[in-house]
Amino acid sequence: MKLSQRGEYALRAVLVLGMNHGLGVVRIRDIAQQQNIPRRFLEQILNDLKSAGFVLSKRGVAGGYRLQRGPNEISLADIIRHLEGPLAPVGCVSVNYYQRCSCPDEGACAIRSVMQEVRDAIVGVLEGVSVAHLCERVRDLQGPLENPLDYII
Amino acid sequence: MKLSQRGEYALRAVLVLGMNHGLGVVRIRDIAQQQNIPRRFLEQILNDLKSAGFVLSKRGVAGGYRLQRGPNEISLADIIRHLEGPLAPVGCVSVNYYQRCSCPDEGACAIRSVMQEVRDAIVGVLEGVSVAHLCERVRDLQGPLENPLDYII
DNA sequence: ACGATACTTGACTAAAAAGGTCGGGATTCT
DNA sequence: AGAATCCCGACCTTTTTAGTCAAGTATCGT
Repeated sequence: MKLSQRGEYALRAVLVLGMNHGLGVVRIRDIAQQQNIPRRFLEQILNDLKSAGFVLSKRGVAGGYRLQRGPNEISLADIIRHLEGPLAPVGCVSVNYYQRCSCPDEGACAIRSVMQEVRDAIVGVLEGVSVAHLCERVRDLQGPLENPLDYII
Repeated sequence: MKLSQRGEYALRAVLVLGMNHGLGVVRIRDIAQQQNIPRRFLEQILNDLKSAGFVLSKRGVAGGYRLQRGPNEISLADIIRHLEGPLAPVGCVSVNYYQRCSCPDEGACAIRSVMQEVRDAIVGVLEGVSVAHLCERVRDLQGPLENPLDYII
């Protein structure tokens, strides 16, 4: 039931971009430093997020990344799905990536019905949390700070 | 967020044993055939379940496996935890397998707080379902059959 | 006692995924 | 022009997954 390192890095990066939404672009290097993510690896991940339409990039000297859509239009489920594939623990209960399993009778499979519940539970949380929500949580968790740039994500 | 093939096979095998609880042992071969699981692989898995104390085996001609504890004393969470490790999507929210992550401030990490909810959701379902519950579901899903041996799991 | 039937144990393997790294090219700002 | 930054594909190493296999040991019916 694991989220990969890659997936976790992606979430952290997107959160940084969310916190800086409307304030211009953020450099890969800064995200990497702040979040403790290997820079080259992060390049790859952001590139992936870009081709998926989550972020935009600007090249050149004052270049960097920013969110493409608004922070409240991107759910964690969206991001994870794109990077990791199905949220469901088994393919046969996945809505977006359904895959038949090898059990004798899928319709009457008790395990499947439990996994369905697990899937719904996971998706319920992850669809319900947008990048904007995440940013709010950061503010809640860190209490009132003077400078918005002081947030340690 | 995936359950491995191995994990899925284990659950299916345990369910078969659950359905046959109190009726003697079941042979590997029969489980493998009924559930479409590679026999040699299943041997390995059952062995693992045995050393973990979930099942007992009997050797020789009329040999096979059966549950060690009662079906209502084994939750799916127990089984999956033993085979796959943590149920939590990230190590830093795992109760049984905690592992610090690389984020700057774990205590104030917004992603962590979301993952905490995901973990709780998953564990909530999986701890709540025992092998006995699973057997009930099989009966519910298949409707009333005459012969208990006719259940296709 | 003996052979057939099952589980037991440990080693082995091929393929895929995870987690990165690297070099060089393309843009943009000053 | 030159420096900073993103872009892109190839490459690499380690771990995990999903099995397979051979030889051994216990048990039962006859």
